[in-house]
Amino acid sequence: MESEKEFLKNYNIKDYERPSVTTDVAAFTIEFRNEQSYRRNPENALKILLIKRKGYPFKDHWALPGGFLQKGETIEQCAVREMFEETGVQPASLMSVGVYSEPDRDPRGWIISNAYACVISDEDIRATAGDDASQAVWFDISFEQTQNGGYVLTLKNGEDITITSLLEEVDSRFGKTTFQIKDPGELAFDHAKIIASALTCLRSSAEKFEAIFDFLPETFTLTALQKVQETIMNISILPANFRRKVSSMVEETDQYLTGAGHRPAKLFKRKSNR
Amino acid sequence: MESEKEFLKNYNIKDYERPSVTTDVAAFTIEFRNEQSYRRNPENALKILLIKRKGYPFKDHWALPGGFLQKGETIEQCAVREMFEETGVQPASLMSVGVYSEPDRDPRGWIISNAYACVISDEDIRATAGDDASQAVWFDISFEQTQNGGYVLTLKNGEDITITSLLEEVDSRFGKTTFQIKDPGELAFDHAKIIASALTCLRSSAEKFEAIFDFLPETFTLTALQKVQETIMNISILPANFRRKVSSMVEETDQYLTGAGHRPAKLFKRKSNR
DNA sequence: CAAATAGTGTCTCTAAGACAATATCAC
DNA sequence: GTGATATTGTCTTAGAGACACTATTTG
Repeated sequence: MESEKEFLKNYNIKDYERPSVTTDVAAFTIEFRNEQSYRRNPENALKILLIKRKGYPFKDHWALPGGFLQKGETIEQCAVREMFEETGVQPASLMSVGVYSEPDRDPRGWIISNAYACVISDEDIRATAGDDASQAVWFDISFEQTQNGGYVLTLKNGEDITITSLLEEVDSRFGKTTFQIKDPGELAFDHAKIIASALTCLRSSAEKFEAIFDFLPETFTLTALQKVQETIMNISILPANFRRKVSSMVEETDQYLTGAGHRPAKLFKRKSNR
Repeated sequence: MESEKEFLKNYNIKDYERPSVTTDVAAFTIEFRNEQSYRRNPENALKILLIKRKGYPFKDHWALPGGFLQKGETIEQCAVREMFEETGVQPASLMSVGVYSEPDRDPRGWIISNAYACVISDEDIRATAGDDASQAVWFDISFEQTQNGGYVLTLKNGEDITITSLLEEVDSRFGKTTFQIKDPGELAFDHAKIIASALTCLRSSAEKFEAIFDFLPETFTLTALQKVQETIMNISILPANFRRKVSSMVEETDQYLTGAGHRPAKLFKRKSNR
């Protein structure tokens, strides 16, 4: 009779064929645009971080940052590491978006991807903005349903670059929506559908007030928090109602945001659990 | 300059070390127990399907059905295939529970697991009950919080077998709760925490009336549907309120369930999307 | 004071919970 | 009729949305 020790000694994991495993990370942020006249509050824009591929396959296409899982790390650690290596941005909270494992999704071979969404605060971006080595670019993101039931994903970087992808909803079981790519546009691999799913996850998370705090610094005004939710979900909310709903999730500080040409706003922070 | 074709020809995926990839599936069902006196409605019990391991590692421990991803299939196809091979049960709707990738989670080596939950209807179980080849056993499942903030997972098969695992909540971001194992009991690998997470997913899904229909046949009584939700979430609901809430999700048939010693119940079916 | 945003009070409407009442069958 | 469940009606309460009003700052 073989003992467990003997079994493990004789067991050779290399006997079986294995896929390569990667992570792809959809990093979102909100840009506070200070344009317009005089004393107006800034406009907000939801943005996503992409990388221009320098080599094959999908040379010169745009892709989500990510890379191969290395021995000794978890998938989540891999996601954080690859994100930092490729963009200089250190993601905080990861949100699982799904596993992409169609056998032909990568021309290099059998490569499956674990997709994550994460949120980067305005602060963190400023901290890494000076890093020239990074080839990462933030794109304005819009994702809208068309008349015929399809979806259009549009990614824009100023006036220069516009990427348009066409998708279709395949399935929406258990609150998670999956998409099918009709036209990937300039996006590499199946990243168009990963981005669409990630945005769907982000939206349902923002709806439950889950992810919205991560876009802002430690202390924030309630108006800024409201604009985060409005921007992500593409809706508008009446201030009185928003304040009532978040009141249980935030606590006052004794600081104010002054010098804006109008009544100063009290700064709040997120209430610690219970 | 290298062309894409050349690049792919020279690219050798075997140059990099890769993990083995598996799926583990937590299959849930609800047993309608017809005990008690005379004309009472049956009691319900939530059950989960486990397999007794015949070989190392974790010989004689209980584990979730699952197995290695094979070339040419998706993770979801793998989950369905392994489930069928090992238990004779054909799962319908898969729900992603998370990726388990701690480097030391499997003594055989670098093996990461994609965990799924699925729902098996009473009907489907009856269809496979005669299959003796299967070593799969359905366990009653209970998962409760203790005074000190920990959790106890108890799995019971009649009077014979009782498995008890102790867990702790680690994190609960974005509606997905992760656990840490304090004592795995007789469960193999890290399956105690996979089961705990799967049950959490199932509960939050049942709360939104997502998974509850999958436990029942095509047509069902509203009381049966209500008991499904009550059993999964471990709560009790007033019939009038439950009926009001599901009314938009079901449609009447012209059939009745008779012969139960009391007023016959109308049979309903799930309303097709919109 | 004017422009702009911050913050509050409150009315209405809808959905959820509680509870009571009525309906229908097998025996 | 009795025991059991099926099904409906409605009172109360909590929360969401709408809207109007007050407060405070800079120029």
